[in-house]
Amino acid sequence: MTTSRDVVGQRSETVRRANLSSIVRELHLRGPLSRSELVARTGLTRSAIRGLIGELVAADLVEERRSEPAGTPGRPSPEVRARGDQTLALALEANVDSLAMALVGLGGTVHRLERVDRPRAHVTVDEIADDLVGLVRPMLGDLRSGDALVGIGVAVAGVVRRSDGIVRHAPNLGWRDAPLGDRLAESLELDVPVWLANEADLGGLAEHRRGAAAGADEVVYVMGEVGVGGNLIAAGRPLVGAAGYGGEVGHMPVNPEGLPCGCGAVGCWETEIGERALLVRAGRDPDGGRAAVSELIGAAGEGEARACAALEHVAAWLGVGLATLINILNPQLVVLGGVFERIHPLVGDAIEAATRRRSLRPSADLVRIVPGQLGVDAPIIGAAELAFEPVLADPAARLRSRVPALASA
Amino acid sequence: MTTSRDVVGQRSETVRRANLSSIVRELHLRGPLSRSELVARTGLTRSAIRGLIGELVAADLVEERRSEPAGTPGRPSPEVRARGDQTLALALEANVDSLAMALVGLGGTVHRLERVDRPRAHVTVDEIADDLVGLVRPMLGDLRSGDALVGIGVAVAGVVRRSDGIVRHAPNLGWRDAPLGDRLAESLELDVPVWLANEADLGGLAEHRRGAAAGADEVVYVMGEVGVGGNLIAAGRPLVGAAGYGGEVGHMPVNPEGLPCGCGAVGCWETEIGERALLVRAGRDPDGGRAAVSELIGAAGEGEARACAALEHVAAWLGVGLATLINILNPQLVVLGGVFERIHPLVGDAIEAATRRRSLRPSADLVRIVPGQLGVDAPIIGAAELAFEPVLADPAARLRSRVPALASA
DNA sequence: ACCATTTGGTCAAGAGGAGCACAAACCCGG
DNA sequence: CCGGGTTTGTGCTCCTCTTGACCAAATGGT
Repeated sequence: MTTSRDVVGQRSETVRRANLSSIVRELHLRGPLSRSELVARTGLTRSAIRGLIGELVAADLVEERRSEPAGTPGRPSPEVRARGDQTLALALEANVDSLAMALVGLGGTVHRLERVDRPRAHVTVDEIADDLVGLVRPMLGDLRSGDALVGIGVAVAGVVRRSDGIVRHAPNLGWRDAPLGDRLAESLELDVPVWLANEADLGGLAEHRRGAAAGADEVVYVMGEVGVGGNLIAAGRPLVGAAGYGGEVGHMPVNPEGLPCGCGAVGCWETEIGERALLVRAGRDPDGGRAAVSELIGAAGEGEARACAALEHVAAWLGVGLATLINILNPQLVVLGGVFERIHPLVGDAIEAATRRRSLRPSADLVRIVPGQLGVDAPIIGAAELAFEPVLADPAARLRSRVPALASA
Repeated sequence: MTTSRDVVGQRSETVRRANLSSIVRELHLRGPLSRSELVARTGLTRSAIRGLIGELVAADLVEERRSEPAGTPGRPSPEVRARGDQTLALALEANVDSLAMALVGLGGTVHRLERVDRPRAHVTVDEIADDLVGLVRPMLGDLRSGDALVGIGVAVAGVVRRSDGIVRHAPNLGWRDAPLGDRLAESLELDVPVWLANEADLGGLAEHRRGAAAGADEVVYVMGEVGVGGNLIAAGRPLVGAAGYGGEVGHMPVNPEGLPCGCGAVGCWETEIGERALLVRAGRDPDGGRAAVSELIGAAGEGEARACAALEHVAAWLGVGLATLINILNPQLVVLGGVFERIHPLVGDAIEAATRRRSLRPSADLVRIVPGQLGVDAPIIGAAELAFEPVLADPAARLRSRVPALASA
């Protein structure tokens, strides 16, 4: 049982770590800033900022450049930027429809992103791991000596135990307690930590950091893929729950008169708004996958009655569940990802109306419902963020335990 | 719109504040500790603890006493305890059935607690404020010079905006935008801050700090009074939401085929498990209040069929809503307060069964459902905690701005 | 060219915890 | 009752990290 954390005494180094962390985080999330802007943002003195940046430059995490003349009087302040060319995260995604790999630099630059389709079939962990490694290998050769890979983040379409990188349950991949993390770590031999998380959690993380929810502290993110997943952000932090299953909104009961769900219950949200429900209701092949959904959305755009009706149904039930979440959590923003992001242009108003009809006035007045901005790549971008997290939390740790640099593999 | 907080640079004083805070918090929550236990708990050195405690003793927040010989070898470590005799919080409660006042010492000792019944009628803010002040006055005379009152916490049966102490909406008191906080501050003339919050939020806070949920970081608290309220605790902190309306679970839609609710929607949780629903279903006077509920529970205990059926109904629907919350939040503990606490001995098993039937396996396996431990006084105890919070967060602030002590009023 | 303005560089000062040596207070055994 | 073992308080210096003051550098405006 998770009892309340042991009190931990603070010391001077704690302060240093926190200050280094907030500088790197700021540069990573908001992009390059001048030294004087950092002074303003943090409230620290110029001397302190100087010292901190010096340490970060020595660690090759940031670099300073002469800034363009700004037209204002006074000595120009050099621009500080994250060394996205040098400090890298490898992001992977094991989705139902596709596998993907991305190489992302500190600061968020996506150096490379490759996605390959895959058939919707159950395969072993080993096969998926091999395919992912195959996707990564050619890229590894291009890494220059001196490039520092800080970690590997993996987005998985399933329930993941983060502590040990085991996929507890991934019905659409056919896995149960699959050790994907260890498997990837062994095959890649990169000697950096591998972090796994659920694709919806990471999609939400990505939208929160670099997408539609940037800057918002109270966010409900709901993503429609084969299943329905979500990430609830409260006070700026994802709600993980006692065992990491927080935010699993797909199996919220919404319709007692509804259909049986794969989870054993009846009337789960997923049975009303999931991809399968959408396709069936529109008279499409329920196993048609992403292609069928695209076709459906196209048809609805051209006014096909059945397609439109299916979307309206999803919109209405999306509203029911969102109202519940809004009443409970009082978010400022709802971000729709995956399929919901794609259908938003067509039925955004219907979703909005259905939601407002059922949510409490004071909460509903405040909230905005918006589509995500990152599309299908949200989860893999979130995976990169996951891999960067330890560096952001304690940038000096890298300086302390500096590895000789990544060989050309 | 609440954007993510500005990065704030840390300095040495931040460390001091954090360390002072964790010591006072530890003593406040866990009771007296020896100096060496504090060393172990915080990980700080003996020297550091010594300095910190010295500062707290100077501020009259804690005191040291020779401890009883413990039978172990080694120099005995003095016992450090919060000065609950000296540092006080005043807690008030404006409930539908009663008004209450409590004087609570740092560390949680309840020096005095008085509750008076009140008829269920709409009255003005001024009347309630006057009644509360009348309850407090006699006690003020007994305060010794030197006693330090740190704040006033008020639990209100309604939706409260914490920032300015305005009761936005309290249907059962008949208020809308009532400035109870200001009104109390004026009448009491105590020159300390007045903090208002919702009774369910404070009930949850109290159970989390000193009741059934002590030590748990992921908690769902649901309280049945006239309405149904709740407090969701994630990562050890109450989930407040963007405007402070987080945790308002009473109007979660659970039954699309259900009854219309006062809020305008249909099938809110409250319409199935609220006090009124319980009484009506048991064939009692829906406006019978606390007395009618007590009678009902008594009757059910003796096996009256109708009373039992009503309780079973509540238990079943309690399960539906709890399952939703459990699936979404993955708590380790569900605490039932108010009426639900009282009916737990009778229908605890039914609640448990109904909940488990509908919640996802991995989340359900972990969670325990327990009744609260603080009974009707949970909210007022939470109100005292609310008033103490600023002192716990920054104990040194009191030292810096020391007031001459409270006169005999 | 000169001045106001803004910012970087340097260094001493202040805050605060760590670490160490020593003393104090307890238990126990003879 | 006395000495050894053990644990903890006390007092001191050292180390880390930020602040603040002073001066130099770089830019725009007149």
